[in-house]
Amino acid sequence: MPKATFNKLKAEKKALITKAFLREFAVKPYDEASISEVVKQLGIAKGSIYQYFEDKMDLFLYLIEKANAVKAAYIAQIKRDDYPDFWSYFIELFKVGLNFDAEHHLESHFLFGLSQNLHSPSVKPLFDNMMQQAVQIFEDLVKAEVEKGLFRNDIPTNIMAYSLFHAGRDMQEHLQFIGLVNPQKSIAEQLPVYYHKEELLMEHVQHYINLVKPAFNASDHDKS
Amino acid sequence: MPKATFNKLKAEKKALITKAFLREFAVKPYDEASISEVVKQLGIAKGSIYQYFEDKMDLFLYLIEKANAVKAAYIAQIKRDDYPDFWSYFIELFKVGLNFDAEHHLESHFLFGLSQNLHSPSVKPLFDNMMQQAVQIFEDLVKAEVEKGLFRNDIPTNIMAYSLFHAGRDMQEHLQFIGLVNPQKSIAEQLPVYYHKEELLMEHVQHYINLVKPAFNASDHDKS
DNA sequence: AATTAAAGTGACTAACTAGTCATAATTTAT
DNA sequence: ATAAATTATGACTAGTTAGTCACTTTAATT
Repeated sequence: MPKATFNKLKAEKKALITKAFLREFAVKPYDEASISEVVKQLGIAKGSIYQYFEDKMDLFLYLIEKANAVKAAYIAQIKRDDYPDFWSYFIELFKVGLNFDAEHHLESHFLFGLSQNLHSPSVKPLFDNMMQQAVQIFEDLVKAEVEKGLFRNDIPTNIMAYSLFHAGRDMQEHLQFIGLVNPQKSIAEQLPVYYHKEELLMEHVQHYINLVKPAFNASDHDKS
Repeated sequence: MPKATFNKLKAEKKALITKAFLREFAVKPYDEASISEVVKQLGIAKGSIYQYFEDKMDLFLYLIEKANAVKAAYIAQIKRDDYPDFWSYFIELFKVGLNFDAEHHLESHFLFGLSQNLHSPSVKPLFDNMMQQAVQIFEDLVKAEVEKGLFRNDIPTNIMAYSLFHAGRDMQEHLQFIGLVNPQKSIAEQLPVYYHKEELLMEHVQHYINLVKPAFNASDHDKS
């Protein structure tokens, strides 16, 4: 966590610093992100950063926490129980994700870019941990569906969870893959990841869900 | 491609150098891989490397080509037409993959590790290209299945291809995720990625295929 | 044996980086 | 207004790297 000095800073300055680093870490993987460059942009001394944070990792963890907190508030807006089936809930998750993206594009870009760090040696342990948690959440979701008899029960839940988790990521990556969203460009233009591409994303998501739905839904392949 | 000097080298020396760099690039992403360290290990001068290769990227491309060629020979052993359905072919792909892994563990580790490079700035363009090709191959496979009436035809083929491509990757990553294979460890021990884990992989693959099969197979969700 | 050609070398350059710390500037408390 | 506490600074350290090049060693040819 940041040092006391950072928290005592004027909210304005705090925000400027946070923003600048969110941008840097959104665009480059951890090991490539340069503190030296950001302080140059900000016009402050490099030493100041080390008055605010223990080290580069401390700063990085702060950014993750910050961005995650903002997104979590959006995710928390919806509850599985308010939807008749998992897939309508899943779609709604993407919709609130779009709201988050539109209203906090920097945090959105940063979280989007986080996956680019998956294999950087310095952050590997950290990310393994985050992944474990994320997949655990999906496993809990899957288990609940299985118990309701809505998901099939002839496949290990951890496999279903992992597959579902990646399906969610794939949908977003695919749009980037075919060049319909371009994070590097949109962050430079200070625009949300999905700016003017919202319907495209939702169409895409719908296709993906149509595709994978039969893999998860209980039907004739139940063994119970 | 390597300079003439490299090809004129004794096969033994050539192999030693190739091996050492395969190991380095298998363990670290491109930007972290250190030529300086490898030459130290090899006990040769750094300048020699630049007598063999234009630059770091030239060396890297050589390794990719080399490893890919070895693996391609395995993949080419089997043909879709020799199997009644796509999934038995898909499973067989993993089986020859295991042979490749057992008989060329260094190349296997290297190719396994390639995905860790996906987002390194210096190799991004290169990888985007490789991905395009890989997904294209999957799209051709998917299209053929759709035409045969074996895969459903109500989902864009590029979405099916992308999803299938990632399913293949996920299966391998999942075993790493739950700690049942450990590339870092097995490369240090000079053992194949799936050494003594062959049955585990195949079991896992079978589960995954059981899961995703209904998503792709033509059945009641056809619109034709 | 002498000459030519090829291969090997390692100190060096230029460019970076994260992090430090004695000092200076500023703000707060007395 | 003075003293004390806090915050800001940037030159500096120690480390890294890819790539170069004048030079030496080894091999091949005449």
